Amino acid sequence: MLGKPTCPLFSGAWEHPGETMSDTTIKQYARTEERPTDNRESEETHRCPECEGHLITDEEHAETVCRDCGLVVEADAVDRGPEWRAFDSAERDSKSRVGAPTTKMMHDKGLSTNIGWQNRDAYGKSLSSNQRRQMQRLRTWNERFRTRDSKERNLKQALGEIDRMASALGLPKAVRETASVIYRRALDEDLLPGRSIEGVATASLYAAARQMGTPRSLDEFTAVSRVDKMEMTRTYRYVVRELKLEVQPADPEQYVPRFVSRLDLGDEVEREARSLLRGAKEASITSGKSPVGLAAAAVYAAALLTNQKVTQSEVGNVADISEVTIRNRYKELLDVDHGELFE
DNA sequence: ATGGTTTTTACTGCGTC
DNA sequence: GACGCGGTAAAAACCAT
Repeated sequence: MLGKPTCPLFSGAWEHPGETMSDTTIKQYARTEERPTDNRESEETHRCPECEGHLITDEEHAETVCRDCGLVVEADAVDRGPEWRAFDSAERDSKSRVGAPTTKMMHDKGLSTNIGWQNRDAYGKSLSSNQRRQMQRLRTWNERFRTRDSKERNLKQALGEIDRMASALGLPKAVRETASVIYRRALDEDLLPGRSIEGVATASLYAAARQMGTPRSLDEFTAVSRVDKMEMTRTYRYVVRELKLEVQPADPEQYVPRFVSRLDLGDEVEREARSLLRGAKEASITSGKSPVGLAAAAVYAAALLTNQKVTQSEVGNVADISEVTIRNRYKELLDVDHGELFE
């Protein structure tokens, strides 16, 4: 190894930028530490700004006070320097405990063993062919262990996350299992690098919920997921595309039972809402409209038709849809109904 | 980036309790 | 007067290009 030590991962300096002390800081510290008891000099340079009196350092209260007038010149004199001293760069290297930078991009924070690719020993000499073969085998196995370990940790965390979200959203077990299958595939196809585990986990669950016919809206997901909407939709699109998942657009009817039960409405309403939605689908006025809005409007309209009292805002609340949208949709739904009656 | 579509926000007027 | 409802214009969000 020649020259300055550099980090093999980042091929930069070892130090974290901004975290190490500058040379001047160290020099300053070293100087004061060198003569901590030489108070003649410090008395000469440190005079009370008020009365020019002598300053005393009160160790107990971490203050610097004037002996004559009692003025507190400097409070909170906490020593934030290192507890070791260094007088030259060699000593600094040997005493500094600042290590390689860690990174959250790798599951092991970049701390796992890394076997260099050069076929050289620690002194820079070439290895014999025998040694070279041996090193190659070591590399292979190290890599195998490292990636297997990495994937397992990754999976463990993701599955925990999927479980958490699924139970928060009241999704059945089958959906979780589908989600974990999707996640595993994503992992196997190396879709993870550059994306967060949370994001892919959320996307997997979202896709699974839709595939299993128990969709939850994006808003519901963002409420329980740790990733924001943008990342989630982006990751979702990506996962669906890469894994070629077949996810058909959510059917509004699938939201109906949930809204009905949350509003404490009867089966009658549910049936009516479903039939309204079917009628709307026939008339093809559903395309381009948000399924959630459609479902909410259908539930509202159905309640109206069956003389059950629900307000638009109540439906809007459970469905996370604005009243305006409910109004617009349910008008259209009823129009269809009438039109069919007259034709 | 852009343009078209959908949804939301904010505001208004009307009728009812 | 508060509430539910209906409507509108403008803003914002969304989506394909």
